[in-house]
Amino acid sequence: MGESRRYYVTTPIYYVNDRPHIGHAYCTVLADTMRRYRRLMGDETWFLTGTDEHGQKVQEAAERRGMSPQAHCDELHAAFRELWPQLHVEEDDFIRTTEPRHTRVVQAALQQLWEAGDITIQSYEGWYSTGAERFFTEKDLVDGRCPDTGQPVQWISEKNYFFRMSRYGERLRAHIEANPDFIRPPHRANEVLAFLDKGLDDLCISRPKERLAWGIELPFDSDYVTYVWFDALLNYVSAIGLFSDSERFERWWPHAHHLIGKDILTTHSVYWTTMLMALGLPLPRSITATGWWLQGDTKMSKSLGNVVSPLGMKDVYGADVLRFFLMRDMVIGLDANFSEEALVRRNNSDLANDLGNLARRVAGLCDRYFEGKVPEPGEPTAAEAAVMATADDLRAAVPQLVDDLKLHSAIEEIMQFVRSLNKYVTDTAPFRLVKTDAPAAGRILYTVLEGLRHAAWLLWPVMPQKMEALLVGLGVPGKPTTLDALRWGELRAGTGLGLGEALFPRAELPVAAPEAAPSPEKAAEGGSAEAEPAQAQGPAEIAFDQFEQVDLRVATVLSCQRVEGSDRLLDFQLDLGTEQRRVVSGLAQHIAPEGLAGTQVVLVANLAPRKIFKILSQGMILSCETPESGLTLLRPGAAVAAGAKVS
RNA sequence: GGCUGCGUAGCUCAGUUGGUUAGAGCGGACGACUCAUAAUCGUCAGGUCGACAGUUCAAGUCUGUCCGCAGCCA
Repeated sequence: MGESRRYYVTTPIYYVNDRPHIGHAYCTVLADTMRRYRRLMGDETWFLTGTDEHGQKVQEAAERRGMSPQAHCDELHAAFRELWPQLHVEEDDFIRTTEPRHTRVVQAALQQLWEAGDITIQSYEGWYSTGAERFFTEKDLVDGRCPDTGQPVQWISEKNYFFRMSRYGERLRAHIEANPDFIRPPHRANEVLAFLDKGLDDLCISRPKERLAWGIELPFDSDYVTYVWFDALLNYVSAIGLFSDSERFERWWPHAHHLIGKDILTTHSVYWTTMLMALGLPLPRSITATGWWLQGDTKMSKSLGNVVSPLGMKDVYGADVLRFFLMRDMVIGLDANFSEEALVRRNNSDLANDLGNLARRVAGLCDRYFEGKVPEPGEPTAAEAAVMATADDLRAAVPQLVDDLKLHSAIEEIMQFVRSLNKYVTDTAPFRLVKTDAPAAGRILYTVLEGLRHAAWLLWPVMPQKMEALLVGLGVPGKPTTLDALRWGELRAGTGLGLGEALFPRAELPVAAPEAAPSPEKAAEGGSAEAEPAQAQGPAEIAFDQFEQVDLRVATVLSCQRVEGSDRLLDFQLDLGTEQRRVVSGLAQHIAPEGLAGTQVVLVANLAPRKIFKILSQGMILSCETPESGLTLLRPGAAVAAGAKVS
């Protein structure tokens, strides 16, 4: 594994009809991070992602919008393409399955298989569900309807083209058994083997145009288009020049690594691999199935309505912080829990306290005692030698952990090193030593600065922008190159430092609003339930000047409507006298939007704005709990001027 | 229903081929320091290693049964 000098990494191509979510973002960030680590390890790398644009759902969605499928795709695929730069992802190529460079390859591949006898015609009949886009047998049906969608089904008898996948089952089994690293993690390989145990069927790879027109036409039968999966999987080879640029293809294909979600394991490890066998192409080096980000009980403010989507965290805490969290808190292959709380904790402990603060710590000393410049390294003592040895070990350990897909461990090792630097500063106390032995203090500060430079290189794949900023602060701007080029002692004495600003500010969780109205059952048992002491005591006492910091205003509702896609949120347009505000509030389950226009509410006017369902909410509307009807809005007793201060 | 995997400190997890007092990070408590982003450094967690029954001189670590969870398949 480690010897490979090239690394071609792919994400799945994402279905244009989907909205980008944290799962897409995770896989793509993972690919970006892996390729950056490979680059550091000296490999030549290529990174492909893209969008999957054919199929029934796209066709239907386009019809609903009264657009051509192509125009629909042109518009929607941008949601993905434009997201990646925001996450500091730098793909080398972005392929769309509607591009000619792809459709040509699909047709050529089909033609080749057709001529080789790997595609046959079979007639097929069964109950077809348009919604589920597939056939069912009689016993699958529930009350004569589609078991997936509940919609009516039709009996269809049709001729279709089938890929003779069954021919390749045993070869695939042999390959998986001979290459334990092929499908990862290992238990996924076992699942595929279990799938193969049942014997492979042939795979239907066509759809009659009368049923589905939006696809790639079969080269040998213009009445049919290609089944989307067969089409989509070929993106991995069409994008690197199969049938058109053999040099480029040969350059990358033998080094291919697919990253996928566990939900599409079979498609990749069975359909795709047997397709490749039939085409006479080598199999990819590895297929890695990642887990899912689970969203458990979000403890977010109920009055805000569980709002910020995981992906939205990039806007609140920054893309690199989100990347760090995603890479550090998920073990590749396992599921993980996503919570804003965990992200903030990770940011504060690892990034702000340990890493960011360390930079600030030494920068302050350098500013004060060494004119803001890198001090002289001096002659290392045993303490410095120990730090250097740790750095050496780390430089060796990280590539191994990356090779084993243990990114979370690699990151943890680097953080251990950062913590050891903090300990080194505490133990050697340069801030005290400087008064009696300035050169010794300089030696210590130099060592920490070098340590920070090493950490910046090693964490760069995870947080490219932040680590480049750290390098700028250390006076050595530029992107890290390879670990071979990372040598202790390259920081030159006298170089000006620029570590003035906090690299990773501490973050605070948004303050949770008071519990929403208790549910009827809860209210009923309220008498017998034991009150928790903390709740009984209520929030801590605050001073008058703290209260004065809250800017409460009366606002007149100009309009109010439900937020599309949310059952909790209302979207208010408010008049504050001097300005208008848009505020999103989680009241929809208690208060109807109709009839609110013209009434007055009380607004926390200086609450930090926050994006909720992509809407920038500028403030919070006050409401109070009532046992009988849930939440009710807080209003002035009589009409007052919009914008009136509440005190 | 069948197969597979998992169930270890409040949380997230490590725990090699069974072997002395079961570990780490975070959170929490206490102490130290004062250069720093109320940060850092040190000490502290007495957890029936899901339950029960076995194998063994010795079991989170092997076997069986059961409970719970997840995944794959039907």
